[in-house]
Amino acid sequence: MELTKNFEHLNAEERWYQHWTDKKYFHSEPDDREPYTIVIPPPNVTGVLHMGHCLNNTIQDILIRRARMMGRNACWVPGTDHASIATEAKVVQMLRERGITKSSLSRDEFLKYAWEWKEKYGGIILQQLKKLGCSLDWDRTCFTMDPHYYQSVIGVFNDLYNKGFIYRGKRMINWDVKALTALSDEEVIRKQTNQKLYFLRYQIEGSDESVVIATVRPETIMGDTAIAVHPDDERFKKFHGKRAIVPLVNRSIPIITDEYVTMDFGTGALKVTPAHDMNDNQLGQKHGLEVIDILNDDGTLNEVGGLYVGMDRLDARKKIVRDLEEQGYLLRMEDYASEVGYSERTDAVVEPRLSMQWWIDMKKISDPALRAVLDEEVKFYPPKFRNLYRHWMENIKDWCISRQLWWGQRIPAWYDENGNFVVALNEEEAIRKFIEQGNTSVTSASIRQDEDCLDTWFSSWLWPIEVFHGYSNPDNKDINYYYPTNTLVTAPEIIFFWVARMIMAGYEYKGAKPFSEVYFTGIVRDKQGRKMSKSLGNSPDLLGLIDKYGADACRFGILISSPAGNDLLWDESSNEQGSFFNNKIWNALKLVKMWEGRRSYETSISTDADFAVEWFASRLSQTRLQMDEQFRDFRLSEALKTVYSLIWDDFCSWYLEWIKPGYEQPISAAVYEKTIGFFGELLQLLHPFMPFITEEIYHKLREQTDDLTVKLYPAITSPSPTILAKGELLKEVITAIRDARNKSQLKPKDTIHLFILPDNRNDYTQLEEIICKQVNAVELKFTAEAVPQTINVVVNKDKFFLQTTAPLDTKSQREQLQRDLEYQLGFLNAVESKLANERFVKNAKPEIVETERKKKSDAEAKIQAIREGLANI
RNA sequence: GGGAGUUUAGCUCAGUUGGUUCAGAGCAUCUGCCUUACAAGCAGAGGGUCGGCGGUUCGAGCCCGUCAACUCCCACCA
Repeated sequence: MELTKNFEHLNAEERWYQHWTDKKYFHSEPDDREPYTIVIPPPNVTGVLHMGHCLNNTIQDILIRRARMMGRNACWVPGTDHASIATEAKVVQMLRERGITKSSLSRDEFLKYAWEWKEKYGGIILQQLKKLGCSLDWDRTCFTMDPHYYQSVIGVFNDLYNKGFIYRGKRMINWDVKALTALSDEEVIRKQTNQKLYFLRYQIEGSDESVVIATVRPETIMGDTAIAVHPDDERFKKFHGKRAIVPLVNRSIPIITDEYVTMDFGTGALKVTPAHDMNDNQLGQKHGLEVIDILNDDGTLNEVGGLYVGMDRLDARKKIVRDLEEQGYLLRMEDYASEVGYSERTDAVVEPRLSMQWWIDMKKISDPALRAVLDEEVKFYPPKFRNLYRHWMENIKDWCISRQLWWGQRIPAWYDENGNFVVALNEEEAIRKFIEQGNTSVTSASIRQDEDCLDTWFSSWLWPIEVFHGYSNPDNKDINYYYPTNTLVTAPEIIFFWVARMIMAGYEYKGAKPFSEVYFTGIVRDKQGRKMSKSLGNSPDLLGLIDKYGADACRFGILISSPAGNDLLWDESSNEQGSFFNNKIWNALKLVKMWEGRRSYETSISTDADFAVEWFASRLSQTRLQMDEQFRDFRLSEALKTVYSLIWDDFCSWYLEWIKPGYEQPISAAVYEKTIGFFGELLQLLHPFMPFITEEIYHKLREQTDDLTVKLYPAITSPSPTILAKGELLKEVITAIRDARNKSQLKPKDTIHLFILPDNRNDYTQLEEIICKQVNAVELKFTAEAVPQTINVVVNKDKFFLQTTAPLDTKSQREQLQRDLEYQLGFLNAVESKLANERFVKNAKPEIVETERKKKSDAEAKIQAIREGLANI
């Protein structure tokens, strides 16, 4: 078989993904095996694959592939989220480009366009996941607006309403003036923003005196309904019970006292605008103040205020400041930085606003979900997120679930002519309920359904249940088998949006947790530690990277720079490292295949390779045990490093060199077979991380009837400590001799004669040929005494003499040995003083004392060996 | 304002109940090699007062206290 110079990822990736899906390897059906289930965090249907997805889905695929190869029935469910605000915004934009405004369309017309858009562009991201190699069960692809899913969301709304957990109420909400919808608290991002604090003078009614207040929002003065001061504030006691005149609008408002006011901030007096500020609203309620709403939905000022009508609030601010100044009401301005709320989706400055919305009383359903995490029934990795979760859950607030959008599940509430409403599963049921309530005259035409949609997260919280139709078709075979799922892999940013709520929904609707473990990934940042974002332009084109380096290299690159539980600083060079690794494995394949035609069945062939085989078998087992632990703790990046080093260092740099036959020499067929076997096992270990190249090479190694993707891991045999120790000694000896050669300026081609004066000659049985080969020695002899005129090397208690024709640099040798000697003497000194310390000997555990004694005798032996070496020079 | 986390080599991080020389890995750097798998490589090397100070202990990177710097989350100071 002719092998290409390098691994050609483009061809291999497409070919193998097709093969795997043709074979239905990723499809799962319930059977006798233990399931291992992951539901994908559904990306927005509008989404395009970015680095965050790459990290997140690579991790999930690693877990799923490994579980599959460990004999579990692995099921990874794909799907997308309808993402109401984001998608609706995209559709509106598309319509605008075609010259259509949303307001000119009926709801049904708009939805028709939205579905068209979804069918055409939605789900591109799922195709992109295939490029990454993700082994998702495509037959189970789910969408949060699929009919069964939609119905379940409506059902859950009805159920929670009937239980009294959902209510409708006029309360302060966060209003997105761009998307024209209410937002939940979680959808508001607070950002430190530079503002100005304006000091405004309000005339006291019927007096020459005035009171000065500080505000950042002068444009809302038309909505003022009071001025508040602290009751104990001496400066304002003379104004208690009086009234003030709002500048420009000349309206009279009361001066109230409340301990909420901070005396030493601003002027100690503040204007109260109950319609446009959360706190002012509370004050207003407490003191029975009027509410004057001066804003339109889109953030422009309305007629109620009477001034600046139709102007955007932020423009109006500039204008009113000038007017106030001209008329002498503005005393001064100060720079002031404070937090301003922005919409997560549209980045518009959010307006606090009084509005009629639908709410969930979260305290009613959060309890089991809090306990589950505290009791570790649901485990968080890393565990630090438990605290965060707990804090949020213990202070949980009601959830505003209505959104003034069309794209999403429409709120199943119907209103009659009088404004009474019922919540029902559908219109017929609504009519029936009205009739039951005594309104017998209702008809389909006389009632209207609520115009609003539900928050997207009100559907995503059912994800682990409804992807298996667990709500719409309870007790079906799938939900009973796959639920609770095993691992959720997600970003910490959505712990409240999604993770917490899924746990609540799990207990509410399945009476059980939705998953056993949550693995929180870090945030992908660039090399300077900045978050990747479109606006910074530091977000690389992932598909371009996959084309350039291959999916395996991209998976390698993102994971290798991803310490467990931390953010990761990603740089393109890590993908390069991944493709170098590809190349290394490919070259190992080329080497091994070269030997295929040189197999010899004669038993006379050497034998030192037998040690190498034994050693590598042990090393492989040892590493597998280590990787098991790393996987158990979700230390995936370390697991990758472990297998990387096993392949590169132990297999390629040591093992293959040890068994490598001389130029055009035969290789023992038995050793060859073993080597192919090892190679296969290594590929298998690496496969969850880098699926394509491993599958490709597995099939090139020899004729295979099976595929690596579904090949079960063999049982782990226990490694031999003796063999491993001998291997370590061998490496140490080789490295020390090579170092001595380097330091003596021997060229790689210069040969040496090697003499060994061992402490125990048995340590070196079966190693002689390997040592000669590795240090370019033409012969190796054991000796009982020092060999003169040689380079001296000491490893542990053994001495080595390198005889060469090159001139000896005795000075540097002597210096080297001298340094070693000093180090050993210092060490011995430390050990001896420890042992001389009675309290140490008395208090330390006996085995610790014992190892100290051993260290002492070892050090003494080494010192003697070095001294003899020095004497020999 | 409250809470959590981080601080170890030039960079990014390991270091699991305190105990072998425990001060590590990868990348970067330096030296020597175009050796017939691989220069996208091979063989070596150098590099750190474990943030500061104090304490507990026979023994501290690890435990305790304190200070400093940075990061994140939550919160209504206009």
